[in-house]
Amino acid sequence: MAKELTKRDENYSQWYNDLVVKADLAENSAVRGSMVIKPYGYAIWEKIQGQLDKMFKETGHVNAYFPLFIPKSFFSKEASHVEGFAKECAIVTHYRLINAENGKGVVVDETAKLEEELIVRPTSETIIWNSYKNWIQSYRDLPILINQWANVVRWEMRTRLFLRTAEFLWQEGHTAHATKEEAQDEAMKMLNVYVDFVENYLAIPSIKGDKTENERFAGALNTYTFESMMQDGKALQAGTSHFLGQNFAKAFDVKFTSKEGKEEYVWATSWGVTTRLIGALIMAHSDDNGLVLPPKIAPIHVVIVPIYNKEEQLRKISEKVTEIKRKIESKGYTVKYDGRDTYKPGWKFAEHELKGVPVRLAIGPRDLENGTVEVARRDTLQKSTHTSENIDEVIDKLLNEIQENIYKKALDFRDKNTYHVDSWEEFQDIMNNKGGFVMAHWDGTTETELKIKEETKATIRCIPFDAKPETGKCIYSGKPSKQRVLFAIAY
RNA sequence: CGGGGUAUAGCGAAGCCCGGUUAUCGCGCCUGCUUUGGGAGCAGGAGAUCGCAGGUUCGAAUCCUGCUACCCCGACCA
Repeated sequence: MAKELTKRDENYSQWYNDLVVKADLAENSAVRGSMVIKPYGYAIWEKIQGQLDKMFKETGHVNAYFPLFIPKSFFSKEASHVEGFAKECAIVTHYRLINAENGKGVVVDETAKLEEELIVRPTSETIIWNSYKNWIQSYRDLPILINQWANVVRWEMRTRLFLRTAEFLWQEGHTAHATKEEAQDEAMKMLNVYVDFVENYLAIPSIKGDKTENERFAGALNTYTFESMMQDGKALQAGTSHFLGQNFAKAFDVKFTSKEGKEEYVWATSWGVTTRLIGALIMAHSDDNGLVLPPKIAPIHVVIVPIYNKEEQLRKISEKVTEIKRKIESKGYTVKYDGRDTYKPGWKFAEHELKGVPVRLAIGPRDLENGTVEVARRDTLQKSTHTSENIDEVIDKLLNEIQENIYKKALDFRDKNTYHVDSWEEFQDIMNNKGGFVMAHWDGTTETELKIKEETKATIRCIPFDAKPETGKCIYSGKPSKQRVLFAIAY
């Protein structure tokens, strides 16, 4: 089973497509733009879910579930929201099939037409706020801090596994607050939860900031984002957090009586991350040998491969492995013993490298004699030999080191490919030839933003929170600017 | 949704232009033996309504029409 990957520098996007399929993460399904997430890919999603869910609960949120179908009329209640999603909605119009007259298959029963069409949710603000209307009367009912894990459908024209599919999995938090400040704090808090997760678990450095008005979520007053650099220098936005103001409260007439006895509209936020995070994970760290998974998100931390040529040897090795496996598992790691007799060691090595297992142990007759284990790390592909005595401690230390190293490597890469640019010529050169992040001055107008996009394909990924105030001239128009913003070509 | 390309066994391809035996090759799969510290070797075997639906023809993988899916480029987007 020779699984040849396209090399990154030959064709980056082909490399990505190959990797997703060959590492057994996902594949295309019969319906255009929709994917099957295979067990190994789903295991990664479960790790992501598990950790995020914990973090949401630690910050006071609870889970609930709202319906997949949204009455069409709900959508039109918030003007900019409809406008943003109208072009990519799947619509349910009928509820029954009948046998075709020509006897071939089934057809839609035209008499079974819905009174009001249903929209398959592209996001759930409207259906949720329709419920919140009934749940909120008093300031005592606030805040509502709800999250849901769900699938959503956005009928995209051009799709790619994990990065953009017609149906995808995500979580969407929807909160309701009594005051503007509280809602703004919530949106910021959840952005920070995301960034904490992405940096410390996925080992992907990111830049936090505001979206420009042009890039804002349909219906939001403010959208906070975090942007990460992929190995081809493009930016990937893996999640956003929105301050929705009172837009949805007004659209759905959600009012509450304040402590002072005044009737007021509720303040809202929403925030989400998707299976796209898996795409980010792949593109941020993996190499020409396959996936490189940070230990904190890898479904399997350690794989053990026996090397033997007689049944008797395998039996002895297996005994030793059982002991080692228990030891490492006692440190809280997932260990897989690949004792399959149907594949050779070299084949297994390649396979587990392709799947990004952070650490591989090999034990053969020589090790048995010497009381040692061969330890190979996936991130650097380095091998070393250790006594099996304290292998659990060695592995524990190594996995932490790998986690750090992967992050550091990604951070170094981003730093090397981030430029402070003050001339339009240089800006164009970087966008057309090198790729990467460009920190440049911008005059703050949508007009300039769109022109830059038209000429270079680069967009303003965010207005970074930590940018130093610095007077300068807009890279395009030459008009005055107070700080640099982050430009990049994005996924 | 616009332009271009592709679809032949589980995977990757040849054959198609110029229609004519039983559709070819590599990998994988199955069986047996030998192997096992970086994707094993030999021998035998199974596996294909040639993407789907029509049409032309004595005859279609091959020619024509329609549809579907995938890939690349654009517009849109998490």
